[in-house]
Amino acid sequence: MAGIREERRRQIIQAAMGVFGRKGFHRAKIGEIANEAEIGKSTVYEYFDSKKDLFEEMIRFIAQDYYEDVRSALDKGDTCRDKLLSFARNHGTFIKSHMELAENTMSNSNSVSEEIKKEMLGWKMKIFQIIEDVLKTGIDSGELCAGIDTRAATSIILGSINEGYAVQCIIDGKRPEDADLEPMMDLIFTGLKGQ
Amino acid sequence: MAGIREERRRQIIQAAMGVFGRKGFHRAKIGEIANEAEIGKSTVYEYFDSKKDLFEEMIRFIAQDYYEDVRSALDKGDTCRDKLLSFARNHGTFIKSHMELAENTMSNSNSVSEEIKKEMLGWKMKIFQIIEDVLKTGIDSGELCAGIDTRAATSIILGSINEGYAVQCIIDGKRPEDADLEPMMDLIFTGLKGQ
Amino acid sequence: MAGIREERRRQIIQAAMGVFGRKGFHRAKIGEIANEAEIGKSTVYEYFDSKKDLFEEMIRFIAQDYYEDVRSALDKGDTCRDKLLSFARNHGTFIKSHMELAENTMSNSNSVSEEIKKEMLGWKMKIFQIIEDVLKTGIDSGELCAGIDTRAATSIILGSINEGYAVQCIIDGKRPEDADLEPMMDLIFTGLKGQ
Amino acid sequence: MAGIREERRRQIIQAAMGVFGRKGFHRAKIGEIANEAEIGKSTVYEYFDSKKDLFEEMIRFIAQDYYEDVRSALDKGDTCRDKLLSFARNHGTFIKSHMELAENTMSNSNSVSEEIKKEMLGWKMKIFQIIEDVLKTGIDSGELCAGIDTRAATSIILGSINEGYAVQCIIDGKRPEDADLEPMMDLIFTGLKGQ
DNA sequence: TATGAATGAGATTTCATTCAT
DNA sequence: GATGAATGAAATCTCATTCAT
Repeated sequence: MAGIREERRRQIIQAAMGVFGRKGFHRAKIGEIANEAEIGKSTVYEYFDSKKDLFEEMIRFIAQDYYEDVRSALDKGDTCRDKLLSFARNHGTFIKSHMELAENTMSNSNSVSEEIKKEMLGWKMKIFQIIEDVLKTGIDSGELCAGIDTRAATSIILGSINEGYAVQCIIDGKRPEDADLEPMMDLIFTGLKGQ
Repeated sequence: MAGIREERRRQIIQAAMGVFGRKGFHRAKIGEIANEAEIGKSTVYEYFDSKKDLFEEMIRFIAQDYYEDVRSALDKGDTCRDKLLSFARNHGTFIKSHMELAENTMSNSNSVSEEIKKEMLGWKMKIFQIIEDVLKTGIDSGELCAGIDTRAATSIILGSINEGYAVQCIIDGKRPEDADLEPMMDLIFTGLKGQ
Repeated sequence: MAGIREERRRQIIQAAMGVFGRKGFHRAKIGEIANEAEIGKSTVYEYFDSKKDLFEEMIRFIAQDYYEDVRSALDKGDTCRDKLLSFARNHGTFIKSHMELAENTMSNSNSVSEEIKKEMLGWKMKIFQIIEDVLKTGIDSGELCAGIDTRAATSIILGSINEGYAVQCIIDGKRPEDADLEPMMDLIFTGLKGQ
Repeated sequence: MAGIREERRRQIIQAAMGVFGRKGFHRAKIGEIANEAEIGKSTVYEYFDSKKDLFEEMIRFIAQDYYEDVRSALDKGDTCRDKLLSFARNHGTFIKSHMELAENTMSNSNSVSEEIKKEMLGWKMKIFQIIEDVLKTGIDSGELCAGIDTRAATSIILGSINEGYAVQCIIDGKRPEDADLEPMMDLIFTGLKGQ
């Protein structure tokens, strides 16, 4: 079946995640990706048009994956608070492994086309929306204070999670899965519940 | 005197900020920096050992600058809230122009030595500390609730500011100086004041 | 029977004529030829040893074809003059479509083996000979002046036809079949008929 | 003075003439040209943007050179006949060394831009014009018959010279400078003088 | 000190050809 | 016999860095 081609693509993307993740776009070498995928260098070009193409496909793959993880993470909590904690934890375990890299590599570089930049922005907005929706549900259920600015609140949550991980992992040297964001979330919730 | 040498260094670093800012580390070309500084390409090497060296010196320059701006921004407020708003605004105007680039370029790349990475981490911790101190002062003065986890709170503040700018600038297309973080800060403060 | 094999060869050579014609030897890709022949890329290698081999076989095919066309073109005229005009026209219609390409590609390139170069030279000499024979017949029949240097005359005829087509097609933008070589031939004949 | 840069360009173009001449565009390697010019490979790129660029500049150089040679060759004869013989000889000595190669490489290839193709056509037309002018002068002076079609005559002359060299050099194995085109020219002139 | 010129090391990409089914 | 898949070898071009003036 056609699965073999798809299988190979996956295999190359896996390798790419490793190498791009470690080196960033420019320092990553196609040869190394091929090695990691245990195929010949030129075989990569049978599946992807160029280094840039491979990179962008990888980003798409990761984004898609992340998005689905987020959705299922949110299903794991009942209350608004639980959902967000679950989201935070998920962000820690799964994402830290590569999403950030992707964001970083992308931010200021023409390595990636405008097209994919927009696409990524779309994913980011989707996530933002999902979280904002969770908050709205929290308001409806009375868990959160009615008057809050949900947009601002969402920014606080997303930003805090990022920063929280950064502080605990980079400064304190914890592994993402060991980071504890509960105190931070509690503090945020105190505000969201209103005085 | 040595001032002329120092002057030239500054000149080159200025140019470097422009080019590295626009292109990122790898796509920036020494030749372009030299052009922008209006000197010959090889002259750059009279002042800096290598591209990496120039890059790191530039980072140091920016970090130092940023740090001082933060200090003076904090002096501009009386209450804890004012100080943090001032800090946020400062982050917006000044930093957005290049700090982020620097962080991005640095995050996942061996372009920069471990040494400078640690140095940067040091700067980051200093900023973190300053903000945490502001919060502690706020607690002492009774502006903020006594029992709060100041570390978590600092993460929330720093993270939220970043995210807030990202959302308003990238998604909404505002210019950094036009972003309004006050609603967000208010929300955070509600939590910090305790229930 | 072996006819099917022969059929396939022909089919591939047809495709090769198209692609080599459009792109020249080096820029032509086996893959494209295979596409044009509507077969798999590696199938080409079942019929030809290599790109070079395919190219040479194609040249042979064309040369053979051309030679036969020339022979029959010459039969279409009675007088020496008619024969040569017919030859010229034939050169225009048929050959211009690919012979020139072949000559070009061959001229300064080790893409083709010495062997085929000699072979091609052989064809060229055959054509030369045929034309010279036509002239000799013309002399015998009294149509042409007795004393002329038939070798020089043949060069003039062949060269003029080439140049004539070049000028009219490339500079004037005519299609080969619309080029009119009669005035030129008349002028040549005036010389060949002697003063 | 700036002559050093110009000098180097010349030096590289000389080498390019050798290598492109021997191998043709595609098989020629920049490295080999650099070797022949006794400089580093990348130095070539300090003077020319790309292989194609170098090739085209070389062509321009040759064309210019050729054109000037033709002009001075024509000055060496008094009668129309002498001028053309001189032209023919010049074509033999000088041109055969590379012009043809250039033409060949150019003919069917996107190796060269449309721009240069047009430029070359321009040179070709200039030469054509010059020869046609010579003929017209011949008519005016009574050396040639008044009624002849000078355009056709020019085609005959240019084509014959080419073919004449081809036959004598390739088939007979003569060196260009030993080829004798006089009989051929005489034959042509017989026609041009009219009966 | 300042710099134009030179270059070596390396990276991406192409494609003819082989292999395995 | 036919072919999709895989690849190795090669070639262009880039650029940080050094050299010589």
